[in-house]
Amino acid sequence: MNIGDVSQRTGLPAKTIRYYEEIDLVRPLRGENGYRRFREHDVHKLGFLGRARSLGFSIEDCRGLLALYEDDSRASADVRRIAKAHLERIDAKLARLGAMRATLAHLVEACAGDHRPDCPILADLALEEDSADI
Amino acid sequence: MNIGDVSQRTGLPAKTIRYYEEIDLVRPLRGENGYRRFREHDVHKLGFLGRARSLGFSIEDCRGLLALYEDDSRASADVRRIAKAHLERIDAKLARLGAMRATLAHLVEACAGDHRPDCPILADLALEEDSADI
DNA sequence: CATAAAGGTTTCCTTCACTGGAAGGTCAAG
DNA sequence: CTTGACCTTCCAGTGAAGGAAACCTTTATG
Repeated sequence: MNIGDVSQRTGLPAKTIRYYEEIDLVRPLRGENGYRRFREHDVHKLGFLGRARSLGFSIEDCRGLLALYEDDSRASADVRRIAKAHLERIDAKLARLGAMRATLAHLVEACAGDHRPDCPILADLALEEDSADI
Repeated sequence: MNIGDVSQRTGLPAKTIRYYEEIDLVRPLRGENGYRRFREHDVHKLGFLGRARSLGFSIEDCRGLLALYEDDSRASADVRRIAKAHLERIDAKLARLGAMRATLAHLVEACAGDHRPDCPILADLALEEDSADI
């Protein structure tokens, strides 16, 4: 299978697939013409990668998950540990993003949004400690 | 004021301040020794930048907000537009992240996390369309 | 007065996970 | 033969800095 077909089947851009080969996540064969030749195995691995990436796992996480996936004697605890650590990162990110959202929503609401220059959003960003407390 | 003092007062790393100078967000003077010399004005601006960045505004958003901040004849509607667009980006990110979290939490819960190799997390990532639907 | 530490300067390289483009080889159809 | 789709490699760039190297200036100490 050529890279175009694999791209279509996995939904990953060809560029990304070449990149994944470059960093040794996948090792397609090569045809006589120099084209990459992918086996089912490779396509399957790329699908796995795409799904793990779409869950936000880093490339290095993915490398670990793939290794575990291909290790029949793995302990599910190892996989769970990676996933839980990732879950905690997601939760931390959600908390930060939620706090941002709250502050920003509050400011946007407080801003008249008309032709006048008075703007609580800018006032807040310009805050000096002597004019503090919201 | 030297960069170290500014760094301490704003909480921004010196590296970041140099970077902000490089991309023309701030223009400190230079002393005879070549050191950057920051005025109160610059410190104020850097504080503004730090607060805007901590709300997740992109550098380019910050550039726009700074320009509006320094424009006495601005319309608050312009600021509000930038902030609302950012709020929408945050909401989109929150939605994506929340979906990720839900999927991942579900998988982590389903995984025994013991010495055995069976792992629903890997099983899900390895999904082929014929074994689909969770 | 000499020296050492602390803090400043520059430039270049690295990160993360791609993405885009240029220049060129290969293949199937008309 | 030509066109166009597909493939190849290589180079550069993204955002927002972080790190290291090599050097200069100021300040504190013996």
